[in-house]
Amino acid sequence: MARTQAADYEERREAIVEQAARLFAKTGFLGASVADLAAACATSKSLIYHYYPSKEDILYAVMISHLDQLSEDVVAVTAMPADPAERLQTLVHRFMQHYVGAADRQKVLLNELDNLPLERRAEVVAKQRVIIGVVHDLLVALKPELAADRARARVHTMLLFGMINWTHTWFDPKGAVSADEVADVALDLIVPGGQPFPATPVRRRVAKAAEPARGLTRHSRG
Amino acid sequence: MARTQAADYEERREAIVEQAARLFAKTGFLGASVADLAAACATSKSLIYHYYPSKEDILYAVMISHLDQLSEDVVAVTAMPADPAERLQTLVHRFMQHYVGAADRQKVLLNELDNLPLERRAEVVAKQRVIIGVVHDLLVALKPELAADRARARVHTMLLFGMINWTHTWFDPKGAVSADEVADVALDLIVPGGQPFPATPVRRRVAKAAEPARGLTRHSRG
DNA sequence: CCTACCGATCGGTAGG
DNA sequence: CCTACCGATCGGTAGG
Repeated sequence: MARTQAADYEERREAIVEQAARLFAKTGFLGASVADLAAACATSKSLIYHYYPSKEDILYAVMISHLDQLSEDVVAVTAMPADPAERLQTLVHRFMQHYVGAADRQKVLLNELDNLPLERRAEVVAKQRVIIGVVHDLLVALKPELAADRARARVHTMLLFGMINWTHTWFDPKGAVSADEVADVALDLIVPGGQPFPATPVRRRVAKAAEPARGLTRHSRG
Repeated sequence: MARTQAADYEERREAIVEQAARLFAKTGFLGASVADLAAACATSKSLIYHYYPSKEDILYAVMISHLDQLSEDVVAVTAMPADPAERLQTLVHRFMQHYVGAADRQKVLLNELDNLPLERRAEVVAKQRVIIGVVHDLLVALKPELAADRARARVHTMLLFGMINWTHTWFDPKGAVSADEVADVALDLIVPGGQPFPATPVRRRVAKAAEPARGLTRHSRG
């Protein structure tokens, strides 16, 4: 009997990636075996290899799926009719939301890059570079003193990423401080005096009354 | 002929740790075999096991040796007859120096903690906590608004560690920006307005002309 | 989609 | 009789 692709093919692939992210985050890419992954998915090793040609392909899927989410945020922010301050705020808040919502994938992305084959590693690094570049340009726009000093601008950019990327080692979403609050603190440190939203006060709130005080949700979807 | 412990016993142990740090940083604790380590040390696997009872003991030695260096800095700074601003500056600069000078160990400490047995992991975490606590207290002393808000103080502390710890992913000691300059930028972000040294300026440059513009080197040793 | 296996390599230990 | 150190190989398990 001829079989076409299972109707839930994509769902199964995604389920494998989800479990892989959990396992790889917990015991590392090398520490988690394909047999472990199969067990976590309540199937066989062979089934895993039906959906992905190799363990490394699964690692790649974990990383790229996460990175694509972050890239979507970057595209959305690039399209925003807003000033740099508001763009940077939106971006950092969205990043923190994804870091928390996909903490396993974030940890895997940060810790297991060396286990990717060279070509795919380069692809991941290229995507990261685009994201870093956008943040870099926003910082330069916001801090005029950085425009004249590229090296210093890069340091500021990477220190900002350090602040938010490092959260995966200590931040507890169930703790007293929210991801948005952490984002606000990081933003205030990197761009002192920037207000919690909207960024350029002057007079823009005229027609828009009753927005959420520290709004961010505005960009969530609808 | 009777043999006592080799005269260079400690040197050999340290050489193993040094090579292990290099290998574990490059391919990960699980990715590097004891055979690889033996080859890197130009000896046999059995020799490795003569000096360390297990692979995990070597990982522990890599981490603790590095952490002890950082703890020494903390003790030294605690004994300094200086104000909090100068203490924090000294500490952050020394940390960055060690991160660069022992980049392999730093990377292993940050990435391979999960591969330590529970008891020793707890020991490492306890040492880290002491270091974090000292930085936390210095920040609270420097930023009065944090004294009333413990949660916020913790966020500031961890964001500072994020800035400097994350440098292992991007900082190039041969690049245009020095480790001391990165430390200065991080310090200026976390404690705005703090001067590059000495911390309490008022009038101290009187007798010292012609210093480097963005000086920092002053603290390197002499 | 499973059981049965493979070539290789793992961390650790044997005798001498 | 001790410790230092070697070549060889153990029982299990890895990805495929």
